Amino acid sequence: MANMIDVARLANVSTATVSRVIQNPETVKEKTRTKVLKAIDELNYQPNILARYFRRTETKTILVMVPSIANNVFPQMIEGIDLVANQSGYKVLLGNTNQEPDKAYSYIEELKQKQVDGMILLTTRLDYQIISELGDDYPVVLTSDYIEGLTAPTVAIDNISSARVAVEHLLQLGHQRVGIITGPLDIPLSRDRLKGYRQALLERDIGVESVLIQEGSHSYESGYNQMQKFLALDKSPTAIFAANDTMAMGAIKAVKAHGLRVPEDVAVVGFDNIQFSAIFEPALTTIAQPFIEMGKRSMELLLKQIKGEPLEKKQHVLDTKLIIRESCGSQNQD
Amino acid sequence: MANMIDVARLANVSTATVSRVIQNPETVKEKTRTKVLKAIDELNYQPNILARYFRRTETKTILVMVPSIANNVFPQMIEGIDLVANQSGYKVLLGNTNQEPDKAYSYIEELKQKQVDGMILLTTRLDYQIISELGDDYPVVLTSDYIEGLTAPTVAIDNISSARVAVEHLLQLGHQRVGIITGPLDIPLSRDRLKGYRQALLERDIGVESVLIQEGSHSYESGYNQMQKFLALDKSPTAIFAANDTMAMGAIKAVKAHGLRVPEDVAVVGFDNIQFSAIFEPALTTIAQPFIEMGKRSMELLLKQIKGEPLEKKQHVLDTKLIIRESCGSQNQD
DNA sequence: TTGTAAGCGTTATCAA
DNA sequence: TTGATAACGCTTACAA
Repeated sequence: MANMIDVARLANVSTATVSRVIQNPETVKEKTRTKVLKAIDELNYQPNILARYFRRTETKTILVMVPSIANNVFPQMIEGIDLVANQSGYKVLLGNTNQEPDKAYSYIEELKQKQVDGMILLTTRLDYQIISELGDDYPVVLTSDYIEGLTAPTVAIDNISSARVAVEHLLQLGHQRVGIITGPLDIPLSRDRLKGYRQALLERDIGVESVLIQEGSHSYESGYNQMQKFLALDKSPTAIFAANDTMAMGAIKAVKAHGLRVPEDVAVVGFDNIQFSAIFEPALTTIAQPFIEMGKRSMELLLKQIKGEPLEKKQHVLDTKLIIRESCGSQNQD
Repeated sequence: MANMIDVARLANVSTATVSRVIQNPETVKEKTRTKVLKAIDELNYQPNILARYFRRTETKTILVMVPSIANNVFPQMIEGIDLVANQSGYKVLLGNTNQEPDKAYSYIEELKQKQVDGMILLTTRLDYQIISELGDDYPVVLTSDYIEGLTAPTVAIDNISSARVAVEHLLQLGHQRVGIITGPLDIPLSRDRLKGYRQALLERDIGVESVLIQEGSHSYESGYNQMQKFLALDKSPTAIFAANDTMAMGAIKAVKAHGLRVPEDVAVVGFDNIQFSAIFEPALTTIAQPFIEMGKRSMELLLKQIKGEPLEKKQHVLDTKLIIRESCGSQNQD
């Protein structure tokens, strides 16, 4: 494989000029430029990217840290990230943690060692202190968790108000006894959705009963199991807010298994609007997250950091939308 | 950041020795080794990976080319790939093509320029000639498409016999009029599944009627639409083989929309066993693909190529399994 | 067992 | 506008 020296020799110029033709063609005289380009063409020369990366200490690569790739929501965000990354000449490295903190730390090392130019964290159980410090020294964006007081840039939805909207929808339909199946309460996102639930009830002077709050794990099975607990209650809830669609589906299955109907006997509202929620029967009424947009925005923010541009805004909150389908019934809301 | 020279100076050795301590600790005397390690520790030294990659012309990175990341099956394969890659110290770069051939070619360039050590193609519409030639010069694995006569290593399932098993299942249940909704027929995988369908019918001396063959696009909507065509037939089929689960769900939806029941009026068997197929109602009877295993095997094959080890076998065919659930009814098969 | 020193191919500074 | 040349930090013959 020909290198820059070969090209320089053939074109009768210095390597500096060849380099210029490649990087800043406008800084070299037309005549020499064509001469060099001809030599490049003739030798079928391609710059050694590894040498360039080494010399420039940049890799044009960013890392996306994700708890699990085989999950409905992350691939969509990654799609958005990938879109913007590609447009800007960046490559996307996959950082699957499988929930193992050690893995997360090893990816952080890659960032510190400049193996990647920046990092996007799609949700995390890392210590916020660590993320904040990391964000002080390196380009980092935290997506999907909004964390009070975090100095690193974040892209998220307003989980509290989105959850409130979901529960208000149930209340508006006349439900008085509304249960919630939360996500794992050690992540802030789950606590926020629970907060929104509380707010919606309190706004209507409905007491919050602890028997109506069950913690799930975001899995289908946990939705099923927690719903069974609700159904075993003397006064079981007539409506359920499940903190994600997968649990909502599990809950609905449990309702059906109990010989009841959704939405007639129990209304269920979900969260996420995963692709399957429209196919499921009854089609899920749910809160739609703009996954692709979140991915795009995150990458845009990261790029600004990499380029050293100032961020006018650090915390980005994107809009969610209540999608009314079948699982809560309806009364022609607009 | 301290570099190797700093360490060498502090430990009073040459950089060569420092390098040895890092690469082949056993080749340096215990006493010097500890001396060097102490200096490394003291300076908090970390090797410059970029310099190493450049020097060694390897990146410890492989690229996974995928038509779309936001799809049910690819993330699972990627998970398998990632698993093995990580164990071996390799990183996984995402190569989303979005079906654009130009993108595919740009990823191929990355491979040729040694920006990655190898590449796994998860399905492809590239010319087989190109893949074969690529495979001659670089570490490449083609996953999920089995292509007759291809010289590059492949990991796939036997689409023909798997499809045959699916259709045989329907025939065994007594169906005589079986329709198929195929995938896009410009990809070999779809043609193979159609072949399997044909074989199953012919084996039982059932004629293949062209009205019973409809081409879908692997999407839910196409499943729905093609099923509607079947239902409009004078003699509509009593059983359907859908070439993937998503289309099977669309088909079932169409059957229901037509006022008929699944499996009582129309039986439907799918293909893939995506996560959602167990949740869907009726739960899908389908052919399970070992996605994670395919990913793992692909990465193992790629690693062998990268290390220059000979491949005892080039074409790997993994087992599929008929999963009997509800969408075809059943009679207690074992 | 360790040291010397020559690369690897590019970029960037400085001078012409 | 171009050229000479010194880095960048590591690996690896080869020599000692």
